[in-house]
Amino acid sequence: MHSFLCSHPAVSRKETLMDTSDRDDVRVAGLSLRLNYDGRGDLSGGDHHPRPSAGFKLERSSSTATSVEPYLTLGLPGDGWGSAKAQAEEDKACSASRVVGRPSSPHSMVSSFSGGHLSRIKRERDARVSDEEEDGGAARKKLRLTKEQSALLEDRFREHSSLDPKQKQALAGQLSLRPRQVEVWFQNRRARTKLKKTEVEYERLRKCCETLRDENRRLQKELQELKSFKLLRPRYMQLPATAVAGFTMCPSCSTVAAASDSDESGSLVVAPKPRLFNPFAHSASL
DNA sequence: TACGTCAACATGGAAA
DNA sequence: TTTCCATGTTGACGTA
Repeated sequence: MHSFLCSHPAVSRKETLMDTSDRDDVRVAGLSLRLNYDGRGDLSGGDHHPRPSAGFKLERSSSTATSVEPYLTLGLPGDGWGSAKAQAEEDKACSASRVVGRPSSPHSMVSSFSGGHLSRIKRERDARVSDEEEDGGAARKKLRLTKEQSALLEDRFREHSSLDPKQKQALAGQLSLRPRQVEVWFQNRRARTKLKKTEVEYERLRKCCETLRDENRRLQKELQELKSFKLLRPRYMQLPATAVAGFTMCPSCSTVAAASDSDESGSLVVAPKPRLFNPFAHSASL
């Protein structure tokens, strides 16, 4: 599903016009919008490569006189779709600006624009304009950092996982990169580190779980054995529990627990202390 | 060609 | 309001 936003003066406010999940025609604010959707499901790109994938044909509603141009073009192949520069000019000229939202994350479905949102978009667009100016306006190719660049970045990351603006500038100069690139690299690097950490932690917990399951099975088996033993030797079991080394009897509920043995959570442990393996207490060894 | 990696990006939230 | 960061996503590119 995609949300299309329109900021044309004819539309009283910036608003979500529609989603395209199941329709290609919509009538909004007296205007008839015909959506030419090519099925790629992508209207704007994170990267600044031309990505024309949809077009609007905005028609006058027969009953409504508006000053709207007959066509609202969201982008055509080769017209600089997604180009910040083109966007800037487009904004200047007009009018029927296209503001499209692509759901890049589950919570990012565009529904409205706050002031902060707009200023951010402007900032980012300006940043892209300056980037493209530096690149001579060429569509940006996938950058592959050299080994030397990566090594230096890694070194700096080991020292500090984040940079202050001065450090960023200096490092960017040193690497012949834009500060923005250094910033992005550090963001991605932090994300990778966190992901790795999460994976390690997941693996550790998985092993803990496995160990606990085994321990549980073993204890169940032991309990069964004790029960059958009780049936065979009832007199033995009539002894006071305190007489059994390492056990105390809870006076209120008669739960058998290890003497003064409770884990961090305060719960009772139904086994003599020396025999119970607590994987969490041994997590470092996993 | 499928798949993994990663630079670049979009977006929301927190802090100042 | 701005800045910074975390997080999720996209698409180029390398490789098996």
